[in-house]
Amino acid sequence: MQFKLTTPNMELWRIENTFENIPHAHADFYQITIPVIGTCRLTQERRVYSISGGHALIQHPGEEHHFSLGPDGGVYIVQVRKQLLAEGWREEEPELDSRPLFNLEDIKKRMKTWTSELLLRDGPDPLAVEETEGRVLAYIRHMVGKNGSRVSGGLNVRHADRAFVSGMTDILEFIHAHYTERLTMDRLASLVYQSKFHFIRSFTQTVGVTPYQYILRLRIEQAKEQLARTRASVTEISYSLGFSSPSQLYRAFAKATGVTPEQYRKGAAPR
DNA sequence: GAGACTTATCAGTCAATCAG
DNA sequence: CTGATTGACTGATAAGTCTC
Repeated sequence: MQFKLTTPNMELWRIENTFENIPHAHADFYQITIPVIGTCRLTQERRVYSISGGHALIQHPGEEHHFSLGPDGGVYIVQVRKQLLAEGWREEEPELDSRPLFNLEDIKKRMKTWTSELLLRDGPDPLAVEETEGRVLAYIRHMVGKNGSRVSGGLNVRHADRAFVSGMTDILEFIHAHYTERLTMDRLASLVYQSKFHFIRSFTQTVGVTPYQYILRLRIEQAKEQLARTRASVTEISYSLGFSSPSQLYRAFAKATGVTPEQYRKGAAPR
């Protein structure tokens, strides 16, 4: 059985039962192969691995690989566009843990949630897809980043941030639900019972960008959407997205995209 | 001329760093 | 882990430019 969901920047696969594919490589994607049922026999750069129980393997862009499953085997595969995973990392080439350990119950639950979000969205909604991509990316980054030791039976939780990580999904959901409002660091930090300073550090470490930058990105993406799909003025859009004035949107938009909102609208293909 | 878009400036806030 | 410090960045406002 094979199940696959594709978004602009990711592919989510669930493959079960007898399966074998031929050697191949992905030029622009990182692939994380996560064995969730039985054993997966994976060949990567001519080395053969038998992986099971959530002990995943990462296939880097351009790295040749193939794998096979027996009748009672099953894997999840997450493919993430190279630029997206590398974005926000301090190094140009992110240093990844080659053998990240995923908690089976946790990854099953998350895959179910992500696929539901992508399948059940109300019509073609690029922003909704992007929001799900953001959640997948945050989790994958957290799991494969090398700067944290792993705690068995849970997320890639370093130190006493376990409570924070368990509340991470809630924080991201809160931000996604309220990013058009005025959100302060104090307010967000209070949601996870942490000081503002510690919250910012933990969030940045987990997600890869600061909370403020994360909120700003959501707003810019929504602005792009509105510029392309509506005739609302830039001023109207800026206020509707929680910017306190149009100049905020101009400056942030120009910095993020390299063009002004009006230039973007002129260049956006009609839908 | 009016409205929309864009830029400049300054005060306030954010976030990285460091020390306790 | 927490909070103070400080440089960088954002928010607010005003004013210039452009288009109709």
